[in-house]
Amino acid sequence: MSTTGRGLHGHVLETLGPAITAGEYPPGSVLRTDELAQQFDVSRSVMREAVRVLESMHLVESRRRVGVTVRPKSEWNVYDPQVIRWRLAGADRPHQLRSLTVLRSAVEPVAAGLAAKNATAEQCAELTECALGMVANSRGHQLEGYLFHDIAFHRVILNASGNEMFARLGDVVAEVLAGRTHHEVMFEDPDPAAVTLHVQVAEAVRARDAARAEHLVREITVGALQELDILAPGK
Amino acid sequence: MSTTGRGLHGHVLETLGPAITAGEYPPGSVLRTDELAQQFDVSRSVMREAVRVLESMHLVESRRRVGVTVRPKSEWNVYDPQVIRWRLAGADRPHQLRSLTVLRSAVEPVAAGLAAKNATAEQCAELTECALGMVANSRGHQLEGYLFHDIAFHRVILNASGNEMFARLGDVVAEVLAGRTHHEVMFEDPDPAAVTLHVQVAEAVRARDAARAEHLVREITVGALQELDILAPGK
DNA sequence: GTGACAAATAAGTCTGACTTTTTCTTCCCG
DNA sequence: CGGGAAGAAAAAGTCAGACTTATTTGTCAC
Repeated sequence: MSTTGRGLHGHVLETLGPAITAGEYPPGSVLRTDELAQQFDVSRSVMREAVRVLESMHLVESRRRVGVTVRPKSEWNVYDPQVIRWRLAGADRPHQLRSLTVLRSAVEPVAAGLAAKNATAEQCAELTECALGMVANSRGHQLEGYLFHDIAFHRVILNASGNEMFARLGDVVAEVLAGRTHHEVMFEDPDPAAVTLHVQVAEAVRARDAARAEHLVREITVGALQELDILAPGK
Repeated sequence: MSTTGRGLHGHVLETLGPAITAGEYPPGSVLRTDELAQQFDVSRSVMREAVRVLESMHLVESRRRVGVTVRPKSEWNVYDPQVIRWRLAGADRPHQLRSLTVLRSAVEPVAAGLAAKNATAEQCAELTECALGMVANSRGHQLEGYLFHDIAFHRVILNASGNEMFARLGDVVAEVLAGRTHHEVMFEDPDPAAVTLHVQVAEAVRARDAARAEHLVREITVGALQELDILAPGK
């Protein structure tokens, strides 16, 4: 699942990244490369590479005679999959989950509309297959099977949209859906209405009915947003 | 405007990044660190740092005994502002511009709806100010003045949405809008209908009318999409 | 107080030697 | 003739140390 772990510099990132995104170093904090290198027991070259990566994510800024200063959250590259993973793994998880769900609610309906126009026959078939898989696993606490097909379904929609930016959100959506099943409370079987909606989306895409596909997915994402409000009301 | 240029490794990135995103090295191409270091006349340490950054953008993958292999476009971190800049600066510009405009058409309406709910009094004022600035610069070929207020307007909307992911798209939107004025053909004064829409959006947000704000911005983005189809018709 | 000059500091750079992993080659045995 | 194991080769990965350079801070004279 994790992509970085390779190499010493990857190990450093796997520790420093989460620490920074978790807010352990408040914005403006100053770190020194040599000091960090000692703490992590690696050479300065390795630490420098790690710092360069953090810098490319806009998590920190390296300036001469000053050191490595932590940037405010508002400047982070919050679309970097690595940053998203780190934040989802830390204390910021609920907030990040909400942000991503809102993003989903904006992107997925439009993606579905485009998918209805651009999906290949093969993608239509995959979509139907996923929807059927969801139906088959929708009762009797087969949450894992349901999740698997749910993720695949949304991935196909995003890919079929034909927009590369949408397609790259597949992992994000997967993370959000998986989080809902694994971390959040999920005793019950999935909402039957949601299952029906997915089946109807597959139909709409197959029928090239863009407006209907968009509307249906909008209903799905509205449901996801409401779910969040139930779990963590307020604001 | 450019963020990277600092340091030797930044200079290398400024050359290698655009080259890769422009497709000069086809996916699967193998580069060797030492060779690159020689070509750019920098030490291996510097080149390694550059490669690490490219790796964190998923543009390349570094493997032992193999070298630095270029990854397929489908794996790039296409939301990385740096990658976006590089692609906008290269041959991929039209395609990238289209992707981003589609993304805008998904995100901005939803952001406007949220802004109507969450905008502070100050943000409402800024919004009105921007809209007025657009009106004032909408006639007589004052394209730069118009662009300035247009960018500010959309930035305020995205920030006022209260969603960090939306807020971080401010630079992207700015880039798209600026591109339309500077690179694409733009002899005429801006479409009066678009100007009116912006004013109405400011009103809707001030009136806390989320549905109306969302609808109005959707009209704006639809206009932007149509503009693209006029300039580069087909698919 | 202001401006210039000097010192301190931490990042930036380079080099060369060494290690480790992975792949290719070769060669022997079945 | 095929397959697998041992060895060689190649390139990234790691480390240590010396040196450079930009930036800040502090001081002193005016």
